[in-house]
Amino acid sequence: MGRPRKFREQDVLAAARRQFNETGYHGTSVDDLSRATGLSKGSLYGAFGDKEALFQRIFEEYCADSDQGAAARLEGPEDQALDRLRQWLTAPDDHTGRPGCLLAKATAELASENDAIATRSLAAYETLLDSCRRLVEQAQRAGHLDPAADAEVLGGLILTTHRGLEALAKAGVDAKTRNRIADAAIDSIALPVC
Amino acid sequence: MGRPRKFREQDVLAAARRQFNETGYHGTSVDDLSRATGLSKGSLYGAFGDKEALFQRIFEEYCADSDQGAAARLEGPEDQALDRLRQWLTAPDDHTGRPGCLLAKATAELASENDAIATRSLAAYETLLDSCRRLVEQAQRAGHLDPAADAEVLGGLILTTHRGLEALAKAGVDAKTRNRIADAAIDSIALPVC
DNA sequence: CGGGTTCTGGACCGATGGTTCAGAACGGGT
DNA sequence: ACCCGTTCTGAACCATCGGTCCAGAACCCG
Repeated sequence: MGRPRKFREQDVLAAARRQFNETGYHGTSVDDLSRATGLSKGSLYGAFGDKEALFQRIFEEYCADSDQGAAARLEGPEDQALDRLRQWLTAPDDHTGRPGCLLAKATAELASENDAIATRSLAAYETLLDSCRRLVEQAQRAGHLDPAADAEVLGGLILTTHRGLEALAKAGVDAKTRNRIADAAIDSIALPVC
Repeated sequence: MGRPRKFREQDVLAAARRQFNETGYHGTSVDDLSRATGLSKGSLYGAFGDKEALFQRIFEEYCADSDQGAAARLEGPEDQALDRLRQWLTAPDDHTGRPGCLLAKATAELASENDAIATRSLAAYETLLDSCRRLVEQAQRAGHLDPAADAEVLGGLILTTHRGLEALAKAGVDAKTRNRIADAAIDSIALPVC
């Protein structure tokens, strides 16, 4: 009954996510979203509510992807744990759930004015940090890490390194340089220097 | 001759910098700036041109502060080089030239839409990275660092750690936790584990 | 084929954005 | 004392913002 939708919600959300990720929340007008998604403003409002609700939904899915992505890396052979994490953190940015882009951007831009975003963002980071910590523990058990090292701190290092790389990417630093930094940084954790 | 200014340019720039740093570029209206600086909108335009010109000027000074701040840490006893860097990177945020806040924020928010900002931001990061590298070299000479370590990568680690901490601060992570992470991260660089 | 439902795109609204400008305020020079 | 140049101020301006609404086309089901 009734006229069926001409668009897939998933596609629209993906397009809107891309737009938000590129131009930020304040930098993206509803007209931009309309252009990016191919939907008229009326349809957007009918399907998702207002701009903030749309962003909240996208952000929530983004965080969920981050949570799940980190958890997924915990499964599998323990001695390859850090390799999996490394691959995830340095993968090309295809906007399919890798943490850092929208998460970092939204946090910086909106945390001071939107409590819901700030809370969710902090939770996502804690989950990510926790996964990093457990991955490092796995690596320790597999003998790939100095047992004396503080796992949480190392997890934080991976996380913050990744976030810095994200920012460097935005600043125009080329992928080769970023990968070299990432490789060396993570290797220095997985394989103690001395 | 002519009516004298009722404000000091320096004070206005500092207030505007604080405002931009807090609410971002798009998130800050000219009314906000007027309120924060105490100047009427007309005076702001008369003194600094439009909003973008004002931001560009503030950003340029911010980057210059960053450049100079990093360079300043290169002077002094070599065996305290990393201590000086650490103190600078972890100092409380008083908006007096410490890099990371406006630099990171502006890069994330504007790099994709403003070439001038992107270019200047990248240059500031390169300078900062270079200073970090030279600081690490100093520490190496003073015997405080594993000679086999890659200086640039370690500098990048410090930088990216700092930027991550900045983001964590915005996300609401308390200062004690951040300092603990920073201390351990930088100690792990300055003092090889084994 | 017709009735009920949903989608669609454009018109519309009040609010707010950045920007401009005419005139008042003021100090120094003559 | 008077003018001149500069600065300050606040109102006015117009484009655009986010948000709402509606008339009609599109579609499914009976």
